[in-house]
Amino acid sequence: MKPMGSKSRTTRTVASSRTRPGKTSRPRAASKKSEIPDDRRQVVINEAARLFGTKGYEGTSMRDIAAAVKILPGSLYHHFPSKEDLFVAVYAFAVSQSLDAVRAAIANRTDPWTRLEAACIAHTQGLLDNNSYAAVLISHLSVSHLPNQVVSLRDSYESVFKELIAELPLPQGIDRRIFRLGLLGSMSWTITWYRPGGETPATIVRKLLNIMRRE
Amino acid sequence: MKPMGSKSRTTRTVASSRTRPGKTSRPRAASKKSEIPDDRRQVVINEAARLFGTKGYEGTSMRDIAAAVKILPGSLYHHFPSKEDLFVAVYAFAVSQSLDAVRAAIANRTDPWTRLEAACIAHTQGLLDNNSYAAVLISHLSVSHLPNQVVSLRDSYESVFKELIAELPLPQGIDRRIFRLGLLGSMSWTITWYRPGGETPATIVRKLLNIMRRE
DNA sequence: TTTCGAAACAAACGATTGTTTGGTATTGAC
DNA sequence: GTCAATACCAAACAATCGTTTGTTTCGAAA
Repeated sequence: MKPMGSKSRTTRTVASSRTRPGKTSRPRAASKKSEIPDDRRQVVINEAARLFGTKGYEGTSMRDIAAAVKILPGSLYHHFPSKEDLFVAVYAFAVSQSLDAVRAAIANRTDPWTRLEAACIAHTQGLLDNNSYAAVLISHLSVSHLPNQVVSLRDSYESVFKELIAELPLPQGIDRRIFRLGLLGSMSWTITWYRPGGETPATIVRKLLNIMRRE
Repeated sequence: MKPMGSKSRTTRTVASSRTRPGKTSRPRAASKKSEIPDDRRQVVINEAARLFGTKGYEGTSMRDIAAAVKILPGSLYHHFPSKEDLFVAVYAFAVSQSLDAVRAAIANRTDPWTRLEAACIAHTQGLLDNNSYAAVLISHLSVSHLPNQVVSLRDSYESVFKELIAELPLPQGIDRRIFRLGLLGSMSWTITWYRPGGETPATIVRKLLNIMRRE
């Protein structure tokens, strides 16, 4: 119903923990794995990312998220002033994580096609990995009702691919913008047909790039 | 919330106008344009298609659809037993319309690449045309919670592209399945970045195919 | 030991969701 | 003129939505 792009911004009552001074208050030992799911706020973002990515924004209720974090629905508003703000936080986190993964993948590589392939594999693996943050990056099909904040975050992420494609030795007559958008679309769309048993994300990406590659 | 794939199917009370004997009852002159928006049921499908395609399934309420058709919400249940059934009807209509458009586009053409280009242009024009049925075809990103009926409809539509791509003289080492899925993904994704002022759908598709074309 | 603030619970708010029920015009067929 | 069917209105249903309010818990700083 509510398109989320609406510039509502009513008083925003409690404002909540917008200032994060460092590591004060309840330290919360890192849970099971090696990573740092410190901080309850980050736990909320992780679970919300999984749910938004799986069921979409409208299809995910605040109660779903609260249940996943094992707190009551109202308690979410201690961390985020609204569902839309929570989504923006989730999206920003997903962008930063994906950026890190892509940048790590292309480091130490020099060949333009190799760099692009590494970046695409990292990108697609993030998209197709379940319990991953990255699926929210493509959870909205219609940009029109998206917060501006999210649109610029997406643009900053895609600019990495813009640079990688600019380095490619492509023949004349190839539109690099369409090349980028087509490639990103192909990868995003894998989420609709990918099945864990079959081809790996890396194999899929290599075959896709093999189709678009020119020498 | 409700993933729509749930096999609920409770008694389905009134069953409603499932039998359509032909053209009995209230003839309803074709409204303004030349086409045939005869039949109130079809008007509901048209408006629902536009709304589902624009705001998604979860983002569109039965009240939205009813308001667009200018009837009360409850009256929709005279035509369709549930929101999900309405969506299936909309999807089926979109598939049949798109199939017609694509088949008409490739008729009279023999060159494999020309046939594929014509089909892709027709497909993408349907997707990007506002007030069009076709956007619902890609309104769901997660196949997992989709009615089986819809999945098989989609498969039947995509099989046309399967045949067109099978005719292409592609070099060895090109995976035709990935070729198809990548191409369809590129085209579907245009809906996220297409802007009416810029390049036409036909231009976009030609540039896309120029990238993937081999001789 | 007291104080304080972050984090949560408990319970509800009004609005909106898909849907149901029962009544009412209008129509073409008999 | 009667009849049945179609298409709709009017009004409500329980469930769920995002959100608010007031209170409680509890660790850390003072």
